Amino acid sequence: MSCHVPLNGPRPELTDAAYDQIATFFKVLADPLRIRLLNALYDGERTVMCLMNATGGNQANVSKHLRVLLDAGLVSRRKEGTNAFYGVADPFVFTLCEQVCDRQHAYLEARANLFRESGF
Amino acid sequence: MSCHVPLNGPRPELTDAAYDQIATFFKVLADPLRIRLLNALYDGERTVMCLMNATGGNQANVSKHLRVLLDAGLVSRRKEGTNAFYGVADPFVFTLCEQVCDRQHAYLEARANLFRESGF
DNA sequence: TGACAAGATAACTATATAGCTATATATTCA
DNA sequence: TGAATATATAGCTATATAGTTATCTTGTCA
Repeated sequence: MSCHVPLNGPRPELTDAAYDQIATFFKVLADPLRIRLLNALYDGERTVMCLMNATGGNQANVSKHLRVLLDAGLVSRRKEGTNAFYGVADPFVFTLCEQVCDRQHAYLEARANLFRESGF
Repeated sequence: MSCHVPLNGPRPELTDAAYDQIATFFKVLADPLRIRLLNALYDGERTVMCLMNATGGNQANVSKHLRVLLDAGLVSRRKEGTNAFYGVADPFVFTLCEQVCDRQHAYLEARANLFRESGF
C-alpha cells in the first residue's frame, strides 16, 4: 500500500463508502447548468420561472437540476401558492466555487506564461 | 435577471465559459477511483503499478484516470526508466476534499438527528 | 538482437445522464 | 366548476464515460 516511500504526514484514512460519497458530491457540482442555478441563487431565493430566465434553461430541465441540488442538500425549497422558491441551503458551495475559480485562474495564467516563455 | 428581490452582496459575475470551466473541474473529481488515486498520492509520488495495488484498479483503467488528472493539472508525471511516477501537482485538491468530507459529515449527522427527532 | 516489463492507448460495451416533449399535479381565480 | 398558471415528472434520445481486453510503445537487460 505505501510502496516503500517515506510519509509526509498523516494521510486521511477513508472507507470505501467515503470515496464514493466524495465523488458523488463533486458530481452534483459537475454540471454547468447547476453551477448557473447556484450562482443565480447567490442573492437569495428565486422561483423556478425566475431561474429559467436567469440561466436560459427550459422549465423541465431546470426543475430536474433543482431536484438534484435539493437531494444533495445544497438548496432548499419553499412552496408559496403555485410558486416554489429555491434558496441556497449551504453557503459552503459558494466558498467551494470561489476556490475553484481562483485555482483555475492561477492555473491557466501559469500555463499561459509557460506558453509565452516557450517562444511560440 | 434579478427578479426584484433585494441583494445580499456582490454576486460573482461569471462568463459563460467560466460556468463550464467550474463544472469541468468538478467533473474531474467526480469519480471514486480518481479520488482514490489522489488519496493514494497523499504521501508522495507513486508508480502506476503501486497505484494499481493501492486502489484496486486495473492497469489500463488506472492509466486512463491518471491521464484525466494529468490533463486537469492536478497531478504531475515523471518518467524514470520504464516507470512513471505520478505525484500531486496541486495540494489544493486535498483541502477541497477535506472540506467536502467535513461538510458531508455534518450534513449526514444533521439528517440523522432530524430522523431521530421525528420519532421513527 | 531478442525477451521482458511498465505504461499508454485503441476499441468495445454498458451505463448514466443532459436535454427535450408531453403530461401530470396542484393552486389560484373567474 | 373550469380555465389558467407554476411546477414536477415520465419517457425518450443522444452523448459521455467507466471499465474491460487487446495492442502498441518504450526502456532494460541478458
